[in-house]
Amino acid sequence: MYPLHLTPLPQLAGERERPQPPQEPTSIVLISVLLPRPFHLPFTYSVPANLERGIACGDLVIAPLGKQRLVGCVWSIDQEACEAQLSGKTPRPICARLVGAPRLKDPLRALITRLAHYYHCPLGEALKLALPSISTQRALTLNPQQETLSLEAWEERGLPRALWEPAAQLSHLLKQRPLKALDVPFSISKLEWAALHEHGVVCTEELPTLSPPVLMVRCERPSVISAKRALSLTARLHLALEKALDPPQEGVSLPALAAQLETSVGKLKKPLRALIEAGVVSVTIRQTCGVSPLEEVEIETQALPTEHAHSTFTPFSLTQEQREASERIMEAEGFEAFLLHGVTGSGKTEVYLEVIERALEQGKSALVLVPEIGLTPQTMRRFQERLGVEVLPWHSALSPRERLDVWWALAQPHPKVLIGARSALFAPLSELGVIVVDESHDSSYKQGEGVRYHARDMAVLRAMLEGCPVVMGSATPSLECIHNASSGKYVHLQLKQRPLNAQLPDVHLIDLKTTRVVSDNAPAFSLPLAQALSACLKRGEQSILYLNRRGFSQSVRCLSCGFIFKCRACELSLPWHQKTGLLECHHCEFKAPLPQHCPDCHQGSSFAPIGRGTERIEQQVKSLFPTARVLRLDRDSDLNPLALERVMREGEVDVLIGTQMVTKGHDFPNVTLVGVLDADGALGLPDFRAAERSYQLISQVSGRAGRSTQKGEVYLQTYRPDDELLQAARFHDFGRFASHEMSLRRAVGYPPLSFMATLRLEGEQGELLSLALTDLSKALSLVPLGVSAQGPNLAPIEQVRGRKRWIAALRSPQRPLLHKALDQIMNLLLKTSWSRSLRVIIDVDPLDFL
DNA sequence: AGCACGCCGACT
DNA sequence: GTCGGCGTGCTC
Repeated sequence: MYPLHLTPLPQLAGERERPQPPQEPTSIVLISVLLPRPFHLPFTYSVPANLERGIACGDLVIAPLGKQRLVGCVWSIDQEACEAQLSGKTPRPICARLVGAPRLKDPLRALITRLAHYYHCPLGEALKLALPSISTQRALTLNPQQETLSLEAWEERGLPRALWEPAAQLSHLLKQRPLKALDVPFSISKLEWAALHEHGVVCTEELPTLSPPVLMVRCERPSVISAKRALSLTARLHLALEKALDPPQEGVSLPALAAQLETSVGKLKKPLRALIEAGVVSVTIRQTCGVSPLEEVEIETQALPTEHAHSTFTPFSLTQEQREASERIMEAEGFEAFLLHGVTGSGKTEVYLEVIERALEQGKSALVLVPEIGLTPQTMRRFQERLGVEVLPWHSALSPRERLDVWWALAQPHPKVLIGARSALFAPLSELGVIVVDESHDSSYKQGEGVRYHARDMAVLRAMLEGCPVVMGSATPSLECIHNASSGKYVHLQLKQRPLNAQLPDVHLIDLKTTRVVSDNAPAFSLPLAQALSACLKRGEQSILYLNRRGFSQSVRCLSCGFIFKCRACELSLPWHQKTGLLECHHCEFKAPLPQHCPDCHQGSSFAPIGRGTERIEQQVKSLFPTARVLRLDRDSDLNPLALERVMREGEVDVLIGTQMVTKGHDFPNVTLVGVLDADGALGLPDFRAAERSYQLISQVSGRAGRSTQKGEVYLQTYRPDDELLQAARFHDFGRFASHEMSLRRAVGYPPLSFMATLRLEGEQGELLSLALTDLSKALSLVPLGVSAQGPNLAPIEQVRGRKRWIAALRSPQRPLLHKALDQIMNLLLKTSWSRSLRVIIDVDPLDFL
């Protein structure tokens, strides 16, 4: 009998960390492991001899921390550095290595390090972004002291004689791996369990579960399968196992085996079982993954996506512009950043596909980032059909199980395409050929909590570290991108035409100051908009009405005293929702029915809604056009946003009313009218980016009109028709808007002409908060020359959930200075007495100041 | 972040 | 008299 090992990951070209043939450092005893916890440094562990072979930086391991078991990443194998890090303590041994799992290679680890520095977060916090969320399960383990306990010792400790036998069996089992209590193959009563715990025979621990676990395959005897059956999967499996004897490796995961044999995990089950039953191989599960018996593995891994769609693509003729753009991108040797600036409907996706296809041809993978909302099944299908390779999804709607399946699949070496939201950027894909950031201006790329990274910027960084091109597409690029393009950091590529010569819609500005409202029943509609809507309905075409406020009304007013309802915890107007009949705060969880009497004057019992939300618009449309089929889409509607596409395309809806959700990425050919009910909506906020956001939104929603043969029309209702922003929107002149806005920013020295960071402090009003504010002010006053500090001031949204919000801003024309200032401030604040109870949240390159 | 250890209020 | 609050401090 000799051990048979399979290499779970065939060697990849360019992989420097694991040389081939493996030249093992003579003996690795210490490694430093970064754990997904808010530590600034990795910890040092020892490596048991059986796990030592081939261990390398980037490997994932399970390491003990206190009584927890965590999945961490090997960060260094430099013996002296590890020893130094240990500062005299005795290292604990790691529990296991995750063989056949994805590894975090050089570029990805470098990305994590750079990200942690840039956003001033602990290194371990940054690592979290690149590890799948791992649940833990309670499992039985061997008592650590039990190794030394003999029968006599149990006797001495007074373990009842009747339990000696079960105790011996349990110890034997648990020595191999932890078990769930239910999986113990013999029955033990509750009382007996208690006794076993009490006498220290077993303990329970929370262990990470990360199936599929790794299989250790041992060849019990050499091949006995005759040549004539060589084509059967069983035989091929056996040969594959045998072949892998040399060079010896640690183990193999089911998905890796499946990939090697070009089959699915499900189909591998039977032959594997046959080999086991024939006694040719034995399979055991290594204790890498906590608890997961073989049976579970087999069931769970069936879901692995291994069936590849076949390309049904028929060559599509690119426009001249598209061809030039994609060719320019494909010329890139190594890293280069491209801004693909194309009007809505100009076919940016075709360019992405072209470039990705090239990457795949070269045996490399592609990473495609889309805004959260854009990840429709249609997007997936389009990529799948065209590219004919494995296209894997990565977004928040995946269940933990699905996510883990995709994650394991990433470890397989063949080229693949990963399409996902923000967090997909940290996927352990290797051999990246291109990164695409679609709708790169979208603010959902900026993480709003935790580590507040911007996925667009980190995508550029990752591309740089991977040495591949990155393509940022948008119809309305952020001013940051425009700035980088004009300074030569990004290559500016433009698509000015829609293919098939589809025309951009006519944009009408409706001046609400001078234009009559259509009727008292529908005060949200100006006459021209109502007429256009009517005409559109008559033509049997669809329309979209956009308003960025959900609910029925912005608030409610008491008719006898004028009191306006506000949320007590947030001090903001309290919208009323028709659907629930409740006042609902949009900043906290507060919900309450309208009271009988006014809480202020205690007299009034009649109330009137003030301001409009989507529900109210819906009501008004229905009163204007009783026969129209109206659909409202916002966070409150029952409709799954993913079903929207179908409902619209099948013509079940005449008028679609909605918030942001209706503006993004959809392509509804029959929509010819778009109405923006309040084009000034976003401008009231005290935010230097309000105009930029507004233009993006208007351009985005306007782009929904007239995407096929019929020309579209857009109506923007506004009180300030002469505003530069709306004038530019009217002529689809992004350049005009951008240069106007850029000159405004330049005048006041705001980004992109300077760099910013904010520091937020939030807490219940009291002595502690006052003290913290004083300390923060003090720290801000010591900021180095070349950095200007502002605040701390009460945030525009003064309080949420009863907690006051304070915000300070740093600004500097030089990035290094800004970071220096941040480091300095954080070092000062770290020493304060309140640093544990009140946290200061750093936001580098903030998108808002609310 | 977890988790333990440790010191003060309302309960069987 | 104990259960349990969360205030500090540590985790290789």
